[in-house]
Amino acid sequence: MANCNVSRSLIVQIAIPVPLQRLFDYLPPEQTDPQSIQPGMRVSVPFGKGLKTGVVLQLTSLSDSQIDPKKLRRIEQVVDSEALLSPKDLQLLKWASRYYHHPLGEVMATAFPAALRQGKPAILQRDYCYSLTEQGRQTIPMDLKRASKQQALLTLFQDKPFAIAATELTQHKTALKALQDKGLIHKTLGEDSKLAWKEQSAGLTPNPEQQHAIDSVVSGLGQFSVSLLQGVTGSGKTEVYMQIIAEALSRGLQILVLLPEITLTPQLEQRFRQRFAAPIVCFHSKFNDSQRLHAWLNMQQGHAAIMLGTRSALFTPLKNPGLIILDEEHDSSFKQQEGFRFSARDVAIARAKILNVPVLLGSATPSFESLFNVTRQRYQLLQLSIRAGNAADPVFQLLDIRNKPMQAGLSEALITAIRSTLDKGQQVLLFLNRRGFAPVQICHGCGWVSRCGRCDANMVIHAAERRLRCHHCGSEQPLPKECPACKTGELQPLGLGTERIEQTLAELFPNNAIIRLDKDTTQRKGSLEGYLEQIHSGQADIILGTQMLAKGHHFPDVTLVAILDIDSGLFSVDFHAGEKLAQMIVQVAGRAGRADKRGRVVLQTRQPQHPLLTTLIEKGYQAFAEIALQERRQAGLPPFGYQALLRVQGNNAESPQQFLQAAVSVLHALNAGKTQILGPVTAPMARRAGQFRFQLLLQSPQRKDLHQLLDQAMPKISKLRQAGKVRWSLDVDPVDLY
DNA sequence: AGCACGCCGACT
DNA sequence: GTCGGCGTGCTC
Repeated sequence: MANCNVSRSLIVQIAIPVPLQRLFDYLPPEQTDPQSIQPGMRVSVPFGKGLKTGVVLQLTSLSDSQIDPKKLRRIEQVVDSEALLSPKDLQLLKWASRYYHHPLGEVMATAFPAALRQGKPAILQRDYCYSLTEQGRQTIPMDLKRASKQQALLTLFQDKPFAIAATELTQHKTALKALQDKGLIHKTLGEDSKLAWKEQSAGLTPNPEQQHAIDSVVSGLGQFSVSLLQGVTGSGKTEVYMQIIAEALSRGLQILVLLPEITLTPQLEQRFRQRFAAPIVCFHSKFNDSQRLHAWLNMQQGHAAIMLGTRSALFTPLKNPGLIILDEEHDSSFKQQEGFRFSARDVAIARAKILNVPVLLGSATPSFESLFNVTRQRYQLLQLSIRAGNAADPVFQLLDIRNKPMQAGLSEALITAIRSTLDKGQQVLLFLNRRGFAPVQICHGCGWVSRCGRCDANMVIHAAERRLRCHHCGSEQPLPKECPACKTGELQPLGLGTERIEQTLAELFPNNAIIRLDKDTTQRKGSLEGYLEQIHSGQADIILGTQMLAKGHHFPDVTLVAILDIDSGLFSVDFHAGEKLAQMIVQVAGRAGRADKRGRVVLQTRQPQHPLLTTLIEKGYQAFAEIALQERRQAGLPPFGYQALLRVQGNNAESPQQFLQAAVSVLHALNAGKTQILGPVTAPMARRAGQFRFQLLLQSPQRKDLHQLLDQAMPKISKLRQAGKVRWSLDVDPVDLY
């Protein structure tokens, strides 16, 4: 009876996905034993007018509630019979909510796939599997005459010692049916989980560097550590990952692998599937809601061994956590750029600490922050310097184009170099980080330019579609035939984009095949894969493209890489620009060459003496990073200082400024003098998509001082009267100041 | 974020 | 006389 009274006075604190930095108290449902409600379960609760799905954080006694008991409403339904998030998962999410000053309910929501966010049941549809029958084991694939698809599939089954999940066989539907009808394979249920996880095919023999990296991480399994694996292109980073994963798998541990770009996931997935006899799931934006739910639950329940995913996969619960790998750790796509602006790299490290597992960060061009953490002995540096087959590093050349005649951005020296490379039957890769035909259209008569009406930016000419397009807000219009201002002047393209370069290259090299890879040519699903296939099979001579060339794909037959316009990257206001540019140069350079064909990298510049370029090229990435870090130390910039950026936008220029003024007053009143309050200033792009944008930068030499100030100020700032009229957000550890 | 309530312009 | 504009205020 006494117990019953205690139960009756319990209230449940729930995180609800609304932009409010607080929890909501509810009474337990009438018919339910409150003891059965556990933190980490989802509940459906009446909220305002409707129902919302929230997550139970804790149960407390009624007397602890700050809320008038008359206002308390009752939980409508407890959705889960068991907690979906463990206490450690909840601990991480609470930490992230505090650190990023983002509402806990919304942070929780990012931890769930959409289906669970919407309150759908957490029921895992177990995979059907297929495996060989005795007859299937004894059939020789060649005997299946005139059925090459069936031959291939039977071979696939015979190569694997275990059942194959139906979800992995979707491309083989008809052959599958045929083999089943012939009695060579049969359907089984969830057989995969009964098999021990292990390596299926042996890896390569590691060189001493690789062995050291493997041993170092493997010996640390079961405890927290951060290792930075710095490996140049072709140094076998993935092989090191796989050997470490193999060891973790053999101990029954799960591995979370985070990647920056989904375009890289299929390659890695394929290699992993060939290598490991263990269930692998993927989690990224190309997967639909039910696929993501399936992958998430398989990890949460311990059926899957490896998850390959992007940033959003970071919070997936792990039944038996063993290791977190974050590949291409320098990539800025690990930082979420809207809403809950977390850094997947930093949160992965916080998560590993809570879970007591190692984190492995990999990159050929580590972030300066991570390199600094190596010197502070927070991370262990594991270097891979030997390229496969002892391939030589590419040779860099600064090509001075001052006063040189240019043909659509190509100097004569470069054209000659391209020609002689093509003559040798080798491929050329040209990099220009600007898509479209030309970045702006100008009137030769009156000076009118194709300005975007909603942004402080110009509209880009897309010649093939005959349209002007703003790359910042997406607005577009047909390419004007006459000048909208003077009606008489001649309209001309100004500047260069990949589309224009492609045209010029086609004129210069009419007998060579050119492939352009940018957002415009690869938007259609599978088109990128198609182009990559063409490149690898030697059907392309010149590869031209943007950013996406710098990521992952290696082109062994490319021996000449040219970066057409390096100068525009040299004069940015953002202190990260040098780091990003150096990473881009090294990454693009890494696409080229192999053992028998040394790569050459040409940088066209009007700044051949620029210290950024000369240091990078003469002394290398590491030396460049050291110098840049010295400069940041002197300026108190990250990682020697800690920043937070308060961003605001509004329909007019006044409301955002009034909000920031009020925020400055709050901050000044609370600042113990340890934190610099810089601004308010207009954002680097003062207007975007019709919104007026301003920002306020906070910087402190000590992380704790900055966060102490934020802890005190943010509750007040979010309650400011002026906050209602604008859209604002706080970006802790901002990576790009736009 | 939603979704209410709440006071001032052009419409059946 | 109403329908509806989006300004402010609340959500356990």
